[in-house]
Amino acid sequence: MNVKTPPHPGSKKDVSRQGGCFHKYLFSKILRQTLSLVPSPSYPMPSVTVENYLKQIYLLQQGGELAPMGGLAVAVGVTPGTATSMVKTLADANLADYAPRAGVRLTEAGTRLALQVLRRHRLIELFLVQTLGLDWSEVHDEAEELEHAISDKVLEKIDALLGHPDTDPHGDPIPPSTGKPRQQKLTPLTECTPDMAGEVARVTDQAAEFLQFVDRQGLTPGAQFTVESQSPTADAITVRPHNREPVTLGTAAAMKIMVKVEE
Amino acid sequence: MNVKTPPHPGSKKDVSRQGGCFHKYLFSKILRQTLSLVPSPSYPMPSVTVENYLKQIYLLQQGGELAPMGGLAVAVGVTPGTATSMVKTLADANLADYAPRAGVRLTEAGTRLALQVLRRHRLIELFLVQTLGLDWSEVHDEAEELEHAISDKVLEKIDALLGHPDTDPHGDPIPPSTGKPRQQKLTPLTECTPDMAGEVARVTDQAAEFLQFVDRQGLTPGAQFTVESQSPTADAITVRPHNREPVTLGTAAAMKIMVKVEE
DNA sequence: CACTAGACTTTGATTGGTCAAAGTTGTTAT
DNA sequence: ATAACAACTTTGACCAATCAAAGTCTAGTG
Ligand SMILES: [Mn+2]
Ligand SMILES: [Mn+2]
Ligand SMILES: [Mn+2]
Ligand SMILES: [Mn+2]
Repeated sequence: MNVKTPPHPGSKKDVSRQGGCFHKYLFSKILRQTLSLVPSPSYPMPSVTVENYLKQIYLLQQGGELAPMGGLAVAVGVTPGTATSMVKTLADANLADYAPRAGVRLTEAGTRLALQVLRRHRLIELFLVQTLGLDWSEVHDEAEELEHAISDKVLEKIDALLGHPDTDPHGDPIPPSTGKPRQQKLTPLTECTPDMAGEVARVTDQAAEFLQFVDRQGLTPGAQFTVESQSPTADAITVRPHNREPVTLGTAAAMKIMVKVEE
Repeated sequence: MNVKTPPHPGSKKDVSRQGGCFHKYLFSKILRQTLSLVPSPSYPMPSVTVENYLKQIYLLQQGGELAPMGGLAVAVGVTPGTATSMVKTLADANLADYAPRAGVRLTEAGTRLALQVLRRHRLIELFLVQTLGLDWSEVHDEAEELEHAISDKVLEKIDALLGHPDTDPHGDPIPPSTGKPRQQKLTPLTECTPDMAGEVARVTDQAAEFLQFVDRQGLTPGAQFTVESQSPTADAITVRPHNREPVTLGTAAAMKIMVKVEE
């Protein structure tokens, strides 16, 4: 089954056009089918662009908040005007609720699609590390493309091959194919105090350089450590991974490392 | 490195436009860099569309012939007008030579790109069969998408994992990463005569139904067989795969099966 | 040699996605 | 309250890719 580009119906001059920069009416119509109450027989696949916006909105709205338009524009790499225009389209398609000058939030249908993209992204990342032996610092960019190209069939084969994992190489949870994603309760390393022991659970920065640094210092997810010292005034925290040299991190860096604290 | 959409320079009214439907002048300019004599530092990636056209032209022009525009339009799934327009763009970009009303042929640069796409396609097909366990009848469509999403790095990992194979699941040769593709000298099954023995080498039809049939009858690449009878008049040939029931094929079907004849 | 049918090209329009630049607003700080 | 500013939206344009329909060639056929 190929990606079916929506047919080109309304040829010649066509119907109502309100003023300004108003395109996309057909697109909206098609997406609207996606969430029709009757389970539609053939889903029209959302475009790569739509998938990217949905995923970024999902990631920005963590915790019921509205995702800010500015942040969204930066996240998808477009100008603010482009983001506004696209978000309106998503709202027309009932994939998002848009509050002008306040922000955007996904609807139920939008969330469902976003989670599918996220699942693909994270399973692919793990696959690239586990099966093909890429470094965890390179897989994010690869997955950014592949997440739009892989079919459900291939995805489920990968999932099975990996043994139905539930976290990706960075410790991010892999959403299940249906249902709500698990919610881990993790602590940022910044909130740890001296003598606390814990385990690195998640690294929330995909920048290759940072990931390589974290790996070199032995702080990849799963690594056990003890906090040696911590000082908000010095803006730094020193931790000692088991059987490793101690590492001192500034607050900005430590905030990107989420840990599971021993109780 | 993300797919860099070419920047949007010449804003506002801009330079020369000859009459008619003349877009794509910028696009051409960018692609032209690809084959500049100076090795350009950052290749602008050809779009998915360009990759698909190049691949299909390559496959249609087998043997120095000009690929016919009509066949190309069918192959890429667009109307003839669209194919004409795109081929002109490719010619502007020096990826193809276009002879109006005669056909199109790839240039050196176009051939290089086409072979890269074909290499990705076929390695991916084999990977999907070998590593993920998909059926050989489903991998073509999957690869049609993935061939545009996979980086050189991932491709070389796959190549290594598969042991640098030289044919895909259908027996099609996998072009090497540099240099000319191997040329097999194969015989269509239609040209075999009774009592000849041989080995299936290649099945040149990607239709799932045909591939499933071939598999059921035991005529997948590598299968040894003997010709039982052949009659151009009856338009049919009967072959017996080793340790299998004999199969009778019409000429149209037998032509799609290429074999290596025992000398 | 003139005709014609099919293959191809041209023309004009559409859509999704984008940007630059100008216009609008809501929120802070005086 | 008001001014300033950053964040956001609007406007008008562009480009790649496409189609439908109308126009043009060309290779036969008679
Ligand atoms: Mn992406
Ligand atoms: Mn990740
Ligand atoms: Mn393709
Ligand atoms: Mn193949």
